[in-house]
Amino acid sequence: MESHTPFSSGSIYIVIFVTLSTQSLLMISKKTKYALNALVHLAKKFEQGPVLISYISEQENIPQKFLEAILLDLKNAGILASKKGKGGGYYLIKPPEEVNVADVMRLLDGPIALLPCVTYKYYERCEECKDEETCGIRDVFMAVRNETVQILKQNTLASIIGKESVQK
Amino acid sequence: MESHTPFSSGSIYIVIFVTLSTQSLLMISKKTKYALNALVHLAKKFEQGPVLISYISEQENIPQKFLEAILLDLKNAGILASKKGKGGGYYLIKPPEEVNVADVMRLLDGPIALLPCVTYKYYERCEECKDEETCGIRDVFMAVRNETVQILKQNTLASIIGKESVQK
DNA sequence: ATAAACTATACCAAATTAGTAGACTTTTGG
DNA sequence: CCAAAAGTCTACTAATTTGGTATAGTTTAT
Repeated sequence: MESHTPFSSGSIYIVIFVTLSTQSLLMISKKTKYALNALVHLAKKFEQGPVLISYISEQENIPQKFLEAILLDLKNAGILASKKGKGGGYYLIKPPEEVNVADVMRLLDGPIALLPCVTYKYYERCEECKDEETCGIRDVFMAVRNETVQILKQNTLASIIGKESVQK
Repeated sequence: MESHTPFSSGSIYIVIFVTLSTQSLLMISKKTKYALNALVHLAKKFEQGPVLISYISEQENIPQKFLEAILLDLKNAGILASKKGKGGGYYLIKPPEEVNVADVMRLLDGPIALLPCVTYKYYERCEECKDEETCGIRDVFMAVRNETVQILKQNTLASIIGKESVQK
């Protein structure tokens, strides 16, 4: 009798790898990630004239229509400017040293804090909290927020580009 | 002719204050917040027998059915245990010094990181990233993650209760 | 045995994200 | 001066997640 072990010749095995994308609650949005990539791209071409949306979209792997909305936000925030018509595009108007990650995140994802009661500009009381003054949980997340904002403020488009050139 | 200015007598004005709740993308879920409050509650009664779900729900302002699901998660994670029937309830089995905020957050909200490529246990490549080795953006968020996890690990139920007793 | 208490399963509504589609306006090179 | 290139505006949509609720059990102490 013929043996039919797995992997015997004559059989076809199909192996499927499933990668489940686990964008968790606490992570920054694609919008912010795209924005940072686009900004770094534009920072590398600072003062070299406008760059096409379609070109950034292609180079940075960002859906064009989505990118258009993002660049518009950044323009309205005074970080970028645009030129219409032939030969137009987007370009950075703030020096790369002056655009920090915290500002970009706040613009696109809102306040940087793990609890509404520890945000800087958009403070809001925690509904279920009984006494904020003595809330030990709040203290923990206040510490996290302070450290986080400090790091994100220190890092600008210029410093990001600086890090990229250092091979590890 | 009678004058009908606003605020003249005889009119009723209804003023509505709308508080829009701005739970932003980056914040922890209510689930985690509720879990922390419930755990602190139970930690204060460590080794004093089981506490009713309904009592915790009432005291901590947590919808009972939602709380039941949360406590079950914490039980399955080995932090709490329960006793059924009359005189039953939930109680902490790990000492309050051994339950830290990072573990609770990871359990209920998933990985603590602002980018999938800087998580510790659930690492995932950023799709749009071209070269992770030299990615300057990654470096920034790696630094944030490390600081955040360090702070959250340092803080336990015991240390939170300790902070609460200090009046500010 | 019975009622208190936890457990399991299955829904559901609202909000948010990550887009897409398409029409419109502005500008400039030829 | 006009046509095509390029940015802008408005509206829609599909999928996912959160924050629940409802109902029907099962277990256990008194």
